[in-house]
Amino acid sequence: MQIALTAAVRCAECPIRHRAVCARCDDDELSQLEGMKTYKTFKAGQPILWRGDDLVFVASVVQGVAALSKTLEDGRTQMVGLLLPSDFIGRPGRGQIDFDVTATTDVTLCCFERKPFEKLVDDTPHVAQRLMELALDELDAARDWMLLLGRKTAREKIATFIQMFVRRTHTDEQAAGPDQFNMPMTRDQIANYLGLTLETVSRQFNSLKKEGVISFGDRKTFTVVDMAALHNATGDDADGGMID
Amino acid sequence: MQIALTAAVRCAECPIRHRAVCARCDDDELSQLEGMKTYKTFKAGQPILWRGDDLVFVASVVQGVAALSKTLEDGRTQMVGLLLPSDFIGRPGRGQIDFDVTATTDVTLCCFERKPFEKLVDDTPHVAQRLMELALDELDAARDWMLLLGRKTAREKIATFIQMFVRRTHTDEQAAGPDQFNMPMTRDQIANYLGLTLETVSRQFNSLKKEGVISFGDRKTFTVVDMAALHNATGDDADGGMID
DNA sequence: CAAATTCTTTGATCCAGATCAACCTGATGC
DNA sequence: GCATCAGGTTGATCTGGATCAAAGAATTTG
Repeated sequence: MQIALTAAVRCAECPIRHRAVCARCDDDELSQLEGMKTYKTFKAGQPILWRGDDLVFVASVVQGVAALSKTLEDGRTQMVGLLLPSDFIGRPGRGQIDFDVTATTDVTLCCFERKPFEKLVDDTPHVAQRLMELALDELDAARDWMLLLGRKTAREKIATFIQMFVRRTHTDEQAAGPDQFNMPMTRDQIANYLGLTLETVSRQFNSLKKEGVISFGDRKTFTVVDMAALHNATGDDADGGMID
Repeated sequence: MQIALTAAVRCAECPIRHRAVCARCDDDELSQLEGMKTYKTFKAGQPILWRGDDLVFVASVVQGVAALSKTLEDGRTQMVGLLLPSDFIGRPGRGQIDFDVTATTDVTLCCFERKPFEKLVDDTPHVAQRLMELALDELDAARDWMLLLGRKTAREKIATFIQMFVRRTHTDEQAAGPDQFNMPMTRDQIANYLGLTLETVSRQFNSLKKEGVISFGDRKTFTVVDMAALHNATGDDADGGMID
C-alpha cells in the first residue's frame, strides 16, 4: 500500500492524471495515441470485463470505482483489487485477464486500443519501466491484502480499509474536508473486499463510530475523527509498511 | 497460479533453470554476469532478508524453499509468497522489500550483484520483458491466494495448497513417482501460508488421507491418490483459472 | 406522495476453526 | 541405549464472525 500518490501530471488532453500510463505526461508520449482514445461509461453494477475476455482495450479509470473480483464454483466471491481514478487496466504482454472487472459505482474509462498501446510500450523504455513499477506497486498492495485477509480481525480489516481509502482519496479534488471523504461502496461491496459479511461490516463501522474514531453524517460521507486511534486499530506497526 | 512451468533452459554454467532471470538461457544474456555470481546457502529457519533491507543482491533459488512473510504488530504472521527452485528475488527499480524472506528448508541461492544485474536489464529489452511477465505471474498468484485467504474453507485451502504444490513440483528431477512428492514444509509453515493454525492443518491433512484422496508413508512423502477428488475439494471451477 | 426497491442496522443463534492441553513419534545427540 | 526435543496428532472447549431473521432508513419509480 502506497501512501504517496505518484507525482503524475495532468495530461493536457485528458481530465485525468494518467498515473499508470505515464508518470510524465508532460513528455507527451500519450500524444502518440491521440485519436485512438475513446471514453466509455458503465453504470454501477455493470460488468466491464469477464474473466477470460480478450483485452482489446487498455484503460485508465477517469471517474468512479471499479473492482477486480474472483469467484468460486459455488458463487462465493472475493474482490482482489480496487480501481480508483488514475488506476489502469491492462498489462503489456497480457491479452487476457483471470478475474472479472465490474463497475462498483458509475465509471468512466479512458480507453486505448491495445495494439498501438503495446507498440508505444515497446518503443518507449521509460513507459515500459513505469508500467513495471506499477505492477510492482500492485503486487505490494496485493501482499498487504493477503496479510489482512489471512490474519486480521474484522475490526482491523475495517480500520485498514478506511485508512487505505482515505490515503488513496484525500488529495483528490472531491475531498470535502481534512479527513472527510466519500464512501462510494455499499456494505456488501466492502464485505467482498475484506473477506467478511455485510452484517459484520455494518457492526464494525458502527462500533468505530460509537467509540468516536470515525463519524458519519450522510451515510455516504465519513470523517475520520481520530486518525491515531484508527491507525491503532489496524494492527499494523508504526509506519504501516510504506516503502515510498 | 500457473500450471505450466516456463520452458526455461538450463543455464550452461549453473545447476538451475533461470526461470526468472532468463527464459532463454541459451541466448546467454546471463553470461555477461559470469564472475559476479556467488552461491549462498542458508539453514532452515534462517532469515535471508529483513523487511526494509537494501537489496544488494538479486538471486535465483537453486535448491530448497524460502518464504516471503509479513508480520503484524503483535506477532501474527502471514506468508505472502513461496520461493521454490527457479524463483527469483529482486525486481528492477526496487532497492528495498516490504516483507521478510526466510529459509523454509535449507536453501541455496545463486546471487548476482544488483548493479550489474540492473544494467543487464536496462540493456536487454527481452530480459526486462521477461521480468515484467514474471511480476505479472506473481500478481496472478497473489490474487488467487487472496481468494483462498478470504473465502475458502480450511479443507479447500489444504486441497488448493496440495494441488499448487504438486503442479509446481512434479516435473522436477526429485519427483519420485507419478503424483508422489516431497513436502518440505512443517504443519506450522503451511498454516502460516494458508491463514490457519497448525492443528487445523493437521486435521485436514488427516481427513483427506482418511477419505483416500491422498496418502502418506513417511511424514514427508505424500501421494495424491485421487487427483479428481483433490481438485473437487479446492472449490475452484473446472479449469482452475489458468491463463497460460 | 405513496409504493417499491435497495441498503443498512440490529438481534438471536450457530458453527468452523481457534485455543488450550495432553500425548505420541521419530530424529539427534551423548 | 536413553534423553532430549522438534514436530505431529488428537481431544475438549471456546469464540469471532457467519447465518438467519426482521425491522428501519434512503432512494427511486410511477
